[in-house]
Amino acid sequence: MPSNRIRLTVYPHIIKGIILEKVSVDELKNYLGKEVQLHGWVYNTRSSGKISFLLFRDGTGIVQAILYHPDHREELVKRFEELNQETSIVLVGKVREDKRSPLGIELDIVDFNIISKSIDYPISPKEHGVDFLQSNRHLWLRSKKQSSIMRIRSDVVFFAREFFNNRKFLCIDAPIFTPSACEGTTTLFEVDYFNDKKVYLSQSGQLYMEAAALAYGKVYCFGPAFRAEKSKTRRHLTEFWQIEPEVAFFDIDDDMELAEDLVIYLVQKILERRTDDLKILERDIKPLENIKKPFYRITYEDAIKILNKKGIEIKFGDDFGAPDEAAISFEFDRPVFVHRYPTQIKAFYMKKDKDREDLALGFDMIAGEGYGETIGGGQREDDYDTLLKRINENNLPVENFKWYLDLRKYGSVPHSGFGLGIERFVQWITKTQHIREVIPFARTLDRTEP
RNA sequence: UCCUCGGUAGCUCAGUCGGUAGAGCGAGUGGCUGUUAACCACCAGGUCGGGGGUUCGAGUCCCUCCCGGGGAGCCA
Repeated sequence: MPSNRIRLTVYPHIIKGIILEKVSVDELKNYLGKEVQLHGWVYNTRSSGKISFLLFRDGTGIVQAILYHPDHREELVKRFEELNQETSIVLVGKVREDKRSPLGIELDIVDFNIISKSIDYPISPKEHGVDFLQSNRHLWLRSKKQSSIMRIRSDVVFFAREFFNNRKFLCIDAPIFTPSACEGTTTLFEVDYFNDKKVYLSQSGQLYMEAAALAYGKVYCFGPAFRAEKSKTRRHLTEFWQIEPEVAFFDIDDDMELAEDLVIYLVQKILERRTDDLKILERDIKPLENIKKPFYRITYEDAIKILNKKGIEIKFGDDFGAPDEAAISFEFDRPVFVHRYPTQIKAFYMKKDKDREDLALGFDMIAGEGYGETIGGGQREDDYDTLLKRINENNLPVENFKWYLDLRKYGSVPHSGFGLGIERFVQWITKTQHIREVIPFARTLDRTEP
C-alpha cells in the first residue's frame, strides 16, 4: 500500500534508505514490537534526569514516547530539549506494551525530526476560561477533550447518514437561501440578493423535504440552519446543523418510531466505537446503555399533569420552558416523546388531531438526564383548504407558499418528518455543558471569531 | 429585548478601610532514571477593559462606553 508509506521527497532526512510504515496513534496496538513512524505534534514534554517523556498527538489519539538518554547520541537528546508544546514532528519509535500507560502501549523513541517549531503556544494543559478558549478555538480544537467530542460528532453524522441509507432514504439537500420563514414566528437572517431582492438564511429544510417526500417517498437532508433569535444560553447557537427526514404515507406514530430507531442506532454506534472518547470525556455510560425500545410516549396533557404534580405552575396552552423540559426528563430513565400539543403553540404546518381540533399532531423528543428537546417533528397538514387557512391565520405571505400549497393540490398524502439537532444530540451524548463545544466553530450572539 | 455576574501578568485568580501591583500555573535557566496537569530551585513578565469625574492620592468610589460569561423568552 504505497499511500501508507512515507514519501521520501517530503521528509528525505528522516531515515536514510529505510521506508518505515506510517501509522496513526489509534493503530499502534497492531504494531507491537515494530518500528513505525508517526506524523504529528508535541502535546507535552516532561523529563526526569536521564529519561525524557514526550506526549505525542496526531489527531487520532495521544501516546507517550520515551527517550532514555544513555541509549542515544547526545545530539538527539539535545534536540529533544527544543521540543515545545505543539511543535510538529515526524517521530520514529518502537511500539512496546506497558502497563503504566493508559493506552497499554508506549513508544521507545528511535529518532525524530522537527518539521516546524511552536513558540509560546497559548493554551497550556491547565485551567482556562470559556472566553479565552473560545477566542482560541482554532487551537483549542487540538486538545484532548475537544478531539474526543469532534470524533463523536463526526460519527453521529456518519451513522445518521448510514441509518437513512440502510433504509433506502434519498438524501435531498435543501436550499440555504430561502424566500421566507419556514415557521413564521422566529427571526431570520436577511441577506441582500440581486436586484434589491431580499432572501433569508434557512431555518429548516423541512418544507423542501415535504416536496421531496412527495417526489421520492423517503428522504432526508443534512444541513445548517440559522436562527436570528437573540438567545444567549448554553443550549443555543445562531448556526447549527440538523438532520431532517420526511416520509410520505407516514403518520405521527410511524414518525416517532423512526426517531426512536435513529436515536437507538446512533447511541449504540457511539457506545461501540467511541468507548475511549467517552472515557476521556468522563461520560457515565450507564444512562446511555439504558437507551433502548420503547421510549416513553406521553401526551402534552399528561406532561402538564406531571409538572403540576411536581409543583410547577403550568396550564393548558403554555409551552414548556427549558426548566420544564428538564423536569420532565428527570421523571424518566430514557428519552420521552411528548405529543399532541395545543395548535396555537405549534407551527402552522402541523396537522390537527381529527378527534381533538385543538391539538396538533406534533411531538418533541426530550432526551434524558435533564437535556431538553433534541428532536421535534410531527405529521404535516395535508389538506389544501386547512393549510391555506392556517397560513392566513399566521399572517404569512401566501404568495411565498404557493408551491407548498401545490403539494396539497396534486396527489396529497399523509406525511410526517422530524428534525434532529446535531449539536443538541452530541451535547447530550457527551454530556457537555456548553453547546459551543460540540460544534467546531460556534456562531453565537456575540461571537463570530475565529 | 430583559435580568444577572464579570474584565488586574501569556493563563487562572487574590488584592482588606482609598495609601508604592500579588500568588499559582505557563515561558526561560538549572537539577532529578518512570513522569502522568510530574516535582524542586532560580528568574523575567503589568496602559489594573477605554474615557471622564471625586480626592493630596483610585485596581478600589461615582458616571459613561466597550467586551465577555450565565439565565429568561424563543427554539434544535
